[in-house]
Amino acid sequence: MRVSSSLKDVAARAGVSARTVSNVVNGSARVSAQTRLRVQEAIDELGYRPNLAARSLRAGRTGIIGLAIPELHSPYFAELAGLLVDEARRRSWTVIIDQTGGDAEAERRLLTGDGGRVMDGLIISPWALTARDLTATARPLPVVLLGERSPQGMADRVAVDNVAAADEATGHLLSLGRRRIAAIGLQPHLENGTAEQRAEGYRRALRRAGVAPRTGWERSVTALHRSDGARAMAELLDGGAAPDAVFAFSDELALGALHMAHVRGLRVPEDMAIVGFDDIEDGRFSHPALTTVSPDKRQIAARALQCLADRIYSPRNEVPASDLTIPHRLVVRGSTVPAAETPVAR
Amino acid sequence: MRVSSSLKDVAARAGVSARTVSNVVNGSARVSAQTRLRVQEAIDELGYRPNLAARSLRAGRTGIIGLAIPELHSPYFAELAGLLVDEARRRSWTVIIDQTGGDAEAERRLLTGDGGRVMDGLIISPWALTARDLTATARPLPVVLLGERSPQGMADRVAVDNVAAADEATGHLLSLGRRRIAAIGLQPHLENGTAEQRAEGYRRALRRAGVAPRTGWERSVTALHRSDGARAMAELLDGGAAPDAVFAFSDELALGALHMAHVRGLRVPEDMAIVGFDDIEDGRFSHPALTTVSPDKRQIAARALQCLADRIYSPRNEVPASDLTIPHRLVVRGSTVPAAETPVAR
DNA sequence: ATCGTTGATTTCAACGTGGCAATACCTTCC
DNA sequence: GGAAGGTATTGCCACGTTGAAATCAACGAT
Repeated sequence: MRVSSSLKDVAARAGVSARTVSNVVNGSARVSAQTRLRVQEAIDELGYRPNLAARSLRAGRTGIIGLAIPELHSPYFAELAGLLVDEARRRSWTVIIDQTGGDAEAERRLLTGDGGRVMDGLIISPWALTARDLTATARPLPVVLLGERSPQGMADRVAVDNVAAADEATGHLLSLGRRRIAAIGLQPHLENGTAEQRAEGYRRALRRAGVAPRTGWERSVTALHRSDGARAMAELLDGGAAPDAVFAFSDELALGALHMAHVRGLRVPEDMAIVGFDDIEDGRFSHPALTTVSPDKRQIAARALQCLADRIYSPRNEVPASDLTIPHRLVVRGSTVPAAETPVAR
Repeated sequence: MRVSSSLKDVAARAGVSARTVSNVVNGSARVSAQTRLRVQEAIDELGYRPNLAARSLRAGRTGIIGLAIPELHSPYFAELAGLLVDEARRRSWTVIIDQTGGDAEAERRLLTGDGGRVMDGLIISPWALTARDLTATARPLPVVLLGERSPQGMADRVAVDNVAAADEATGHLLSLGRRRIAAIGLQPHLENGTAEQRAEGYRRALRRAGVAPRTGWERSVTALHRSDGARAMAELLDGGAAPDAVFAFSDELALGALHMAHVRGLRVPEDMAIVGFDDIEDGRFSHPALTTVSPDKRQIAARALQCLADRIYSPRNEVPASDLTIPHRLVVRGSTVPAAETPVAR
């Protein structure tokens, strides 16, 4: 039993050649209204759908782009993935999502296209990926990097100004009179530049305010989950002199820290002010709601796809990679300023 | 410039036929060790990668399955999607994620395969999809339904026992001595059976305990977001006699309700106990942590893919659809039992 | 020496589509 | 009536792969 009909079947039914059916489907050449009608009828009757495999084989494009992120269950990446999928649909692209799980090997495999070439392009939010990986592989594959900078302009990049954003976040805490400010989220074990940039912004703000950095108040984490944030906060509270504010490099870390602050009986923000980074939805409904750096995620999605489209449709290999900076803003909520002074979410 | 080499190129280089190269790549026929080595060298030198479009065209399979969910930024679906993607990778399948956004038209389009046949199968968590949609379309496409039941066994289904789970959740509140228990999450505007089933379990538990249902304490929502939960809670608190407990049909609703309870100055769980449904990670780190019904998500993912694999590899069209019930358990946390009595998350 | 058997490799064809160039048809104009 | 200029349609082929069947080489048994 044929499960699906081809151009040939439709052609036979409509009494025309397969090529004419193809023309009707694609609108590529002039077809008389009469013929078009007859063909369309045949298409409807047979329920014909174009075979994308054949089309891809012929055209050399699949209409599929890849999105590689460390983990889908992380709210920030889930929100971003949602926006990217929507934006891709607007361009009639389909998105394949790959979770690299922070596994360098998985990221490398994606770039080299192991297991076959399916994707016309790749948007990747690197985690363990290093400069070397990008340069090592001879990629004909257009790549857009999210967050992480690529060395020597090997690929387009879309990101917020992490240093400036972290500086602002820390500055906000300083402006509230806090002087004992800790940071949670460094990742010295990864060649991940993002954490390092946020740490740099944090230090810069402290330096400008004349506040001396304090050893032990820059907490490293293995991952960016809530549990890591909770653990880091516990360590801070157990480590002698406790801070009166925390800048967490992600909202998840911040929410974990907030949780632990509650558990230890601290009042937030009175005893402990907390700022996060990412503006995930959870932070708007935590108690208290989370002050955070909000990157314009919709714009990240739109710009990343624009870059990719440019590379795919006009492979100007020689043109240097662009480096787009996406705007962000600091959203002040109850975790730094008492609830009465901030509006209730939505 | 050739961006990629084909079987033919490798064959020429290794001095064998294209078919032999194919055999080496797939391990499908016997190839002498000597030939295999020579071919492998040629593959490595040329950086050959199989062309999946051609392979699909020839084999009639794409190795791609679809996952259709209402929205990716919803934590429950994001977590589930993550597990499904992992599980699919174990079976060397690639997953395409489609967000239907609760749009009935989008769901229907997916089932009919508008825009071409890419997917070998589809896992769909229907939202606005009705019985009619499933029966209306002549689908050669293997489909597995998540949550929603399909009429007349049109497709396999994987879900928890919603009635029993809701009964348990409500029973837990009753066992704590609560008698003024409201429900949040009905969706009368959708032909969505899930909400109705949870409502039924809720009512059954009340009935068995001899507690009379109270009009106005079954709150409908338009969506399952935190903001809907917050709004519903506000309505409950504004509506005269306030309940002393709430069963929310999703964790997001519950977290929104929790947020509003805090805003209104209620103590949770003393003044207001809250139970959710889904066991998303956020609930483990809210303040207080959320008591919830925890479906075995890993098993949902594994079973759904098993079903799909069965249908794809042995299209036993005549075999009636299976209806798999996935285990769940009630996880008791601080939102119903004071924190001192429950362990801290992780 | 011949035949049969087994294993290794090749040849041929086809999957469904779209680019290219050729062809059939229809007007229009001299 | 015939050439010129469109417009509409068609046939042929290639994209890269794999199933089916044919070919070839080697070896043991007769």
